Amino acid sequence: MGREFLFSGGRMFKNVSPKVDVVKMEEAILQMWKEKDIFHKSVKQREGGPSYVFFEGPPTANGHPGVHHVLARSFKDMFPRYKTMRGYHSIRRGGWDTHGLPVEIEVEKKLGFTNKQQIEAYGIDKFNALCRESAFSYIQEWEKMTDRMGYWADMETAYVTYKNSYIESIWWILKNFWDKDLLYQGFKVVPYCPRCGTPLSDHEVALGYDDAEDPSVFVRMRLIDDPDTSLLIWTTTPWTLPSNAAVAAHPDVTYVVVERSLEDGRKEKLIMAEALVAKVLGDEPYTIVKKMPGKALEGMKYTPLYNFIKLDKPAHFVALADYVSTEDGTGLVHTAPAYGAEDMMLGNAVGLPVIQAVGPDGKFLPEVTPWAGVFIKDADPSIMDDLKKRGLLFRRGTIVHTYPFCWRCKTPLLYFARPTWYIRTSRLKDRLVGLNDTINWYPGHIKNGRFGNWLANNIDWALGRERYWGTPLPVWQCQECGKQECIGSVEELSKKSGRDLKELDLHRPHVDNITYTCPDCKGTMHRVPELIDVWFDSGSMPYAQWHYPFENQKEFKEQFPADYICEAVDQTRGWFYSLHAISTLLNDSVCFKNVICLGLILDGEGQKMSKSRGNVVSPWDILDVHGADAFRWYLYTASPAGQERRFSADLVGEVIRTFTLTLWNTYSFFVNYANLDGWTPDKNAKVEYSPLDQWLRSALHTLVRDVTNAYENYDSLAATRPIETFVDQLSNWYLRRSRRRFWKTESDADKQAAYATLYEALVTLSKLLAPAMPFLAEELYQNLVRSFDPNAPESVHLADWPEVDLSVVDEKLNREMALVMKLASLGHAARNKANRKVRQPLAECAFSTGSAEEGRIIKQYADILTDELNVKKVRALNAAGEAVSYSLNPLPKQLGQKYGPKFPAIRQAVLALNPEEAARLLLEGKNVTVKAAGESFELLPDEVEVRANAREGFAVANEGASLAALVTDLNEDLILEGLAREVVRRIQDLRKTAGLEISDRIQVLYTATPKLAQAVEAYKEYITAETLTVKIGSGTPAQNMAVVTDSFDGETLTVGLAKA
RNA sequence: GGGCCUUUAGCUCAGUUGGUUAGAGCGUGCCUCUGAUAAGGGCAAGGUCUCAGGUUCGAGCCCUGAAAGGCCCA
Repeated sequence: MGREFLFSGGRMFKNVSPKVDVVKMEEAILQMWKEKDIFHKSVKQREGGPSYVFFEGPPTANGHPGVHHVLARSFKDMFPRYKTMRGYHSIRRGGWDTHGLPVEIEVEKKLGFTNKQQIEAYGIDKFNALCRESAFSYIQEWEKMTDRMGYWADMETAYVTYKNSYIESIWWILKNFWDKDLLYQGFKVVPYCPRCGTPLSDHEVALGYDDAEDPSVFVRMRLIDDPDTSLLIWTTTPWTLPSNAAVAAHPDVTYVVVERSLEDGRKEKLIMAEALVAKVLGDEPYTIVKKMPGKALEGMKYTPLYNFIKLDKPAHFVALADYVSTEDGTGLVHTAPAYGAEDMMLGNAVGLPVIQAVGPDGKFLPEVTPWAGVFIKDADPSIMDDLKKRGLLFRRGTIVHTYPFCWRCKTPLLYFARPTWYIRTSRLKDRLVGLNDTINWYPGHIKNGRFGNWLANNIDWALGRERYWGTPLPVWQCQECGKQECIGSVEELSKKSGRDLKELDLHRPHVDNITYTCPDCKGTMHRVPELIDVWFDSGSMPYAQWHYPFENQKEFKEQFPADYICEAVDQTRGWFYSLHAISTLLNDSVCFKNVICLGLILDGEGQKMSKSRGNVVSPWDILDVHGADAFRWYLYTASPAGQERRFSADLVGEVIRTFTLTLWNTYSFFVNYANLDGWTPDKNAKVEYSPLDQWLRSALHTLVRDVTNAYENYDSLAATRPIETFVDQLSNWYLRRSRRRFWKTESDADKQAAYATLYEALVTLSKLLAPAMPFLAEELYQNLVRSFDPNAPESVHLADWPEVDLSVVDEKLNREMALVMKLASLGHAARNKANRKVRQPLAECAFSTGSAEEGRIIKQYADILTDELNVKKVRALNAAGEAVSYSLNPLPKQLGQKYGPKFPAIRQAVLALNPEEAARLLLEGKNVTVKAAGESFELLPDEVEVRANAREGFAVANEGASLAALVTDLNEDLILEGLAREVVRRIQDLRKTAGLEISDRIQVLYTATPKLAQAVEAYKEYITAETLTVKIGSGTPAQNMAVVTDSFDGETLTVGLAKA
């Protein structure tokens, strides 16, 4: 062997070190993309192609980006990149969410404000100016992260929700709803944050549930007609008791009057649900004096606990309600219509007064003299004390339950009756559900599960927000007659007001200053005070990002609806809903056709990562160490997209070790040898592929087929994991088995085929990897393709997706090679058991595979197996043989499906056969017949597996039906050859440690024990060829030589070498 | 309280239309290969597939119920 290195005078690949600094490599690629403007080229190049529409769910840049943002952006990125390579035109406009309470809160914090009055005193104008700045306070970090991770979105044209054009489009949408009577003002009990001074939307409330310890009090409501008898009610909000208007009972529940003793010995009677008596009274003695259905309680009057507020309607009696439960409490429910949604419903039904004892600031009104100005929660103990003093408190305690808190400021929410604005989504509930049926959800269960259920139970969208920094609700109302008008454009407002408002900032307080004369009564029209829910902002982006319909009508039509959107599952009721609701109400259309709903990233403890918990991992901890590709790859391959995942930085590092480096080293190997050989890609070369090449190409095109299908199905796992498997096989089987083909001297057809095959695999891989690992893909492509073909697209991201060549996909070949790999693995296992290192040649290895085909396969792949296992010969285990006995394994899959309940009997019958005889028939491809349960069954060879068991004298390893049996006897020749290989190994090692180039020629001097010397002599040609030795001699190594002494197999070798 | 999801080795996760001996990677211990490799190969230890019923010739997988965890909604 040995080789001549041919150096072509022509072009070469850039040499590649087997070591790679991925971070440095990625940064160089980023630079290249920027210089050549590759992203924009990739979009522009596909103009005229079918469009692939992606919508960006806008983040707010007023906080640091976290790993969960990298997760979302990784998945947002991969499909548009793929589609672009498939020829689609995919502009991806970025976007920024800029309005809303989170921004206001940050500014308030900065200013040290704690309530709305301070903001108004400071000036809404100045406050909003600070909000505008704050919304982008981390914009640079966001842009840096976006850029660094390789998320391609058009940030220069990114939409910004605070721009006038954006707001005007929202106004137009709202006017459209207004005209359809879908926008209305109503009164409703809403979750309300007394600190922020605003109602919260349902999705906001959802963000703030937490365990809370609250009072748990049982209170007596004395009956007017019988003061010794009390209705016993239960509440966790004593502060609502001054607003009590009624007690609710379930009409069909059985109630009882219970007599019990008081501490002072007097008796009292309490009314409560029968089912709860034991729970409430526990062990204490009591007598049930009367039973009645809830209906019988209706209208009973009781003495109000408090009389602070004047009543405009009759109150303080028992009313009937179906929602009353006997789960907890007493079965009699304290009802305060102002502070509970159900209470309000009941109040409307039976005409109760809405008793408001508390102001919007969460403090008691002046009328409530004992607690005037006290925050409600702070008043709880004092209220309980007061009730106790008056003998009305039956029991007090505490309860831990989940209660909603303001998601930003952690203040406990009140349920509070307030006027507010709604979108009448419930009217189109059926359309919301129907259109959702046509959306592809990934994972699928969201569609009819979380999202579908939410739509099916749709309630009107509470739109109004009594805040400052947001899109103003464009409704003007006459101060005199109450007439309301909705304004749908700046032009319309200009006309009404008689002023040119083109330059008007559409935020508060400026829009608030625009008034005009009421068309009906000549009073003055003022804008109502509310802003709108920020979710409406982001849900309007399909229209507002284009300033539709005022501009860009064509662009809008081309870019609606989206083919693809992606956010985490917490957006189900957020952005996913707001997009869907708006487009349903506005256009009767879906807004997105495919949606990936990502699982949340959890921390190591399985807790959600959130800023408030302080367990957010900074993306820079990963990006700076392992780079973007590994980060992305980990996110794609770790678990299905929709599944929540525990995040660990270590696992990202593993990607580098097991995937990136494996591929990189294969690439580096290829480049270095191709350069030494002067091999260059030649599309027109006729290639004679070896069976190993054919297998690799079959596996490669199988991979192209599968990965393509996966991308078409939005299956990120299936688009990436098979690439890992392929790269592993490429490196650890194809390349390992082909090394000699690259190393050998002759530049024959076989070597050409090896280069062509490996080259095809690497180039194809670079394209398959491009959407997922955009940097590494680019690096490979630039060197492998661009170095030689100046006409090729200048980036892999401008290239076309690889076309699968089904003609080279050979499933049979794939299966056969899988078997060969398994046999090789078993051969290694057998060697291991026999303690025969691979360097020691052995005479023979025999295999059994349990099928009739085995002989052919072993023969066909004999060269691979002999070489891999370092044996002189391989063969199939002989059925008649000295070496084996057989057992039979009736295959349940085949036989069970075919014979159903008869299978156990057949199985028994097969096991009762003479195994040697049956095995012989089956291995010859013949049927065997068994009798079971009085019937005769003809069993086919592939219905019964034949398992070989080796007898004495072999080193054996087996798995399932496959078996490798190794002849371990050594003769003198084998021993000498083994020793020679040890010598080669020592010299190669020494070459490496001495820092020689692969192609350097050397001279060698050695001393060895006699047997070793004999081996060196016998295998001199082999040794010198392997090690590129031009001169070898026996003797003590010279001064200038690198030297090593080593002992093995009872022999000792000292060898020295120097460059020849 | 309701909805959705999850539960498989110490950790992170696979597990095809149900098929009888449940896998991978990481980690641990031992052995081994190598002029591409930060790697590779082999062996070993490590499992009541959360639990209880049911359907079936056969259940990690299907059905019912329960438990724990997560998310969403009340």
